[in-house]
Amino acid sequence: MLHVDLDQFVAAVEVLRRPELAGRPVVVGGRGDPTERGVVSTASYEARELGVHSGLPLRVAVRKAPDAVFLPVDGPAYEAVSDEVMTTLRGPGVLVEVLGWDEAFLGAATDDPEALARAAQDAVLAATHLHCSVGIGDTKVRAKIATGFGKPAGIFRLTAENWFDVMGERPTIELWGVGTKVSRRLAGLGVRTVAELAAAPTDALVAEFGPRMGVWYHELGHGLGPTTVDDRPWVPRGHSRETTFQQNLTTPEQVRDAVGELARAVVTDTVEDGREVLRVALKVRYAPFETKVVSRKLAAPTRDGAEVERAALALAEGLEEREVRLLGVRAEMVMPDDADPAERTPVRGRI
DNA sequence: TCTGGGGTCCTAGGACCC
DNA sequence: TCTGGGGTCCTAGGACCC
Repeated sequence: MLHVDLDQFVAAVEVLRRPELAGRPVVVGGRGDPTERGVVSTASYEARELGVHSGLPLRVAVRKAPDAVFLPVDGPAYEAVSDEVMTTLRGPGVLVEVLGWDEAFLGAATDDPEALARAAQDAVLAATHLHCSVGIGDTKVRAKIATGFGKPAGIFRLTAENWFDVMGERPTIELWGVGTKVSRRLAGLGVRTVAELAAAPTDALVAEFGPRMGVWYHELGHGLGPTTVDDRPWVPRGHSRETTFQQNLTTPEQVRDAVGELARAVVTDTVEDGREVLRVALKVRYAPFETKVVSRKLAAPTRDGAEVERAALALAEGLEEREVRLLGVRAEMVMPDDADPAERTPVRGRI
């Protein structure tokens, strides 16, 4: 099992189409204007050396890197390059499970995974001029974490054999799926390192995190998890659009107009998928930064955009009369029968 | 310093039914 | 009069990832 991750993907794509930017600090985020509300999507390695990283507010980034080139996020461009990369990775005997623009799992039967990894790197470089790092593992978790040790442009192998040597003394937050909150709650249980997590009794984890997450964290401590690559096309659960306004909205009319526009944009996506909408959610971030989500199931699934828009506007009627920093609309879709993995396996003797 | 946008999945509580 | 236990559906909230 291989995990392939393009190096500084978004920034690398921008440099590809503007070669004069090579070697300069490049920061991609928002609309490319560091005086606006927005955060960094990707920083080039040169910008990272100045302390700029993804998630950093653009206004802070420009202070750290005043001479950096700031560029707007151009999703369609990255998607096109990403498609090329994924097509390149797919080959005879190699399954590809796409994880995002710049990541994929590869599944293959081979005696020499390093050779396969090198072949993948060479093929991607030849086709797109992009560098990638590759993790090799016996589970998805291990392959994914291995990639980090391969960066940039390298290869690393992480399996049951070296898992505890490499990861045992590292903090739990370095695990894929453990963030700040969970690592802090784990610390509250006296669990700080991966080895400690692996040694923690499952019932304590289940008591703290619930039946699924508790068991999963325990397995994560051992580097265990799914071991199969699913190359079937992803079936989206929903689509959403959200906007942080450069100036807070102050009137109900402004809110209604914005919600209508977001709802219509979301429907473009669900219609393009040819799917029915079953639930509509409205997200609001009141000033200064308090976020709420309300949602309503529709009386019946619909493909009618006007109905989705009406549902979103009805949810907006319930908002508080406060200044609004962000609005978002999300449509959740009816899943096709064959999309649910449980439906594919006749667990209960389905005919 | 002031906090994006697009996603997924899990948990928990209340309502309701048997 | 007081009180089971199980199951499902709906909604809100939280955490994480890229």
